[in-house]
Amino acid sequence: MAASAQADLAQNLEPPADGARREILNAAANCFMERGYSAASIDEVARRLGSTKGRIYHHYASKADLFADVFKTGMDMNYQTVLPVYECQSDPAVKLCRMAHVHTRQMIKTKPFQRAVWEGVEMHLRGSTTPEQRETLGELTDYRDRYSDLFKSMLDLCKQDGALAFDNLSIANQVMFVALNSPLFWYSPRPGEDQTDIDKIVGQVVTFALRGLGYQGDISS
Amino acid sequence: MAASAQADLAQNLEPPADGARREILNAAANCFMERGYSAASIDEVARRLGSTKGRIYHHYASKADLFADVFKTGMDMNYQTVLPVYECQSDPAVKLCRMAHVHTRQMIKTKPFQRAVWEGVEMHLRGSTTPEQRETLGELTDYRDRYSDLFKSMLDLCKQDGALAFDNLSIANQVMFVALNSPLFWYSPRPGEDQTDIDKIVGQVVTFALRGLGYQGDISS
DNA sequence: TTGACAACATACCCGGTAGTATGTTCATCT
DNA sequence: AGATGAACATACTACCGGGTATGTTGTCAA
Repeated sequence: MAASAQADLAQNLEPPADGARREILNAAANCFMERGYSAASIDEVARRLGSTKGRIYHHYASKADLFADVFKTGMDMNYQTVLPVYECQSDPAVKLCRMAHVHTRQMIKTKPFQRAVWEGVEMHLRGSTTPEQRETLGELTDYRDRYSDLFKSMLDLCKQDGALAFDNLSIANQVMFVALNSPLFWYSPRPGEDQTDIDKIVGQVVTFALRGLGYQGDISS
Repeated sequence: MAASAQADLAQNLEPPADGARREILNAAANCFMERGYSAASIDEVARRLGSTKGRIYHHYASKADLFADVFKTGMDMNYQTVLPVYECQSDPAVKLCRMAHVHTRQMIKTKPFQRAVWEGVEMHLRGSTTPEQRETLGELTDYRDRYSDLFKSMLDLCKQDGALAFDNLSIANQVMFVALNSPLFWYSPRPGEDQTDIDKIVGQVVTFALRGLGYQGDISS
């Protein structure tokens, strides 16, 4: 039920990005990743598309709106990947393990969007925006906080049944997320890299995170 | 010897910040933390000091130079804290544990400067600056990379004697650092907080990181 | 055929910010 | 006392980038 509520919020804004917007979104996500929100310019996004500002401002009211759509798109992809795992019933530790795997793989595969999510959360924490943008960012960070709660609730369950051992739940969740998200900061695709290589990286990251939480069992996909 | 080489590089630029610069540095570090490099303005730093641009541009040639000094100051503080632990001879695992503790505590205590270090590394990775700034940033990231190597070499030793268990050394080091640095992103000082509270947080973070690396022993200060 | 509208491109405005050029004050040295 | 320069403040310029106003082109419905 928590899950369906989140799924609702995921859809109740603009229509899902059609073909035209999707192309803009990709370009914007890459620009935001490469320069950061404030350093990235709309003209640069346009150049990447081989077009001009006009195209972007025809679809988005402002730079902040464009960024918000990148953010939301990134989170939508996360929910779509993790929710199925979250909803299937099995041992909490196994579920957490799988969630961590698909989440981390998602960080690598959709890195530009996830970087925007990261920066968006930071922007909201700093709180340096106009009131209206602040509200939009607030909704989006709520959206991301509830995503985080999916993991947090699993951590709690696992701690209760003794599969995990940590002190403070919130801190554990925070540190775990930073660890799982860490490829955002040091991973960049190698030339001849295939799915197997990525899965090995994901495996190491997830192993680190789950061990960090006090997990003793073995860590499979 | 690696250590002394690093200490050298730490001193061979401008004279260490005197009183006047130190005040500017603190203000700048806080501004960069709250807004990020490109969104922070020199005028804002000046307002925080209760003065004007003139003061800042009298001591620094450019915004990039000011940022570089914040970066370097942050790293200097790190070396000063961690090097003594690194140089004392004791069991690698114990040494790593202590290094992790003092490092993480440093992240919390000098957060504004460490955020600048973090953003500086990211700016260098993105590579979006002028050639000369790029060189300056390059030296600084080298400085920070050698700091990272202090830990990396310890990880390697610990793995050899079986105290730690992980697959890829570089990845392990990266994920460990992100975990240890994670307070930069979720910690903010509580009103009535004292040293003991901070140490508890540090303890949890370090425990997570060392367990993540496969450490089985107990983790003391 | 034509009117209307979507999907852009072009040209422009304007606020903010990095950087500069020029005062002004005060201390120190001779 | 007068000169000199450090340590700022003030006033200004130049430019970049977000946003807008207006043109242009193709498509589709009536």
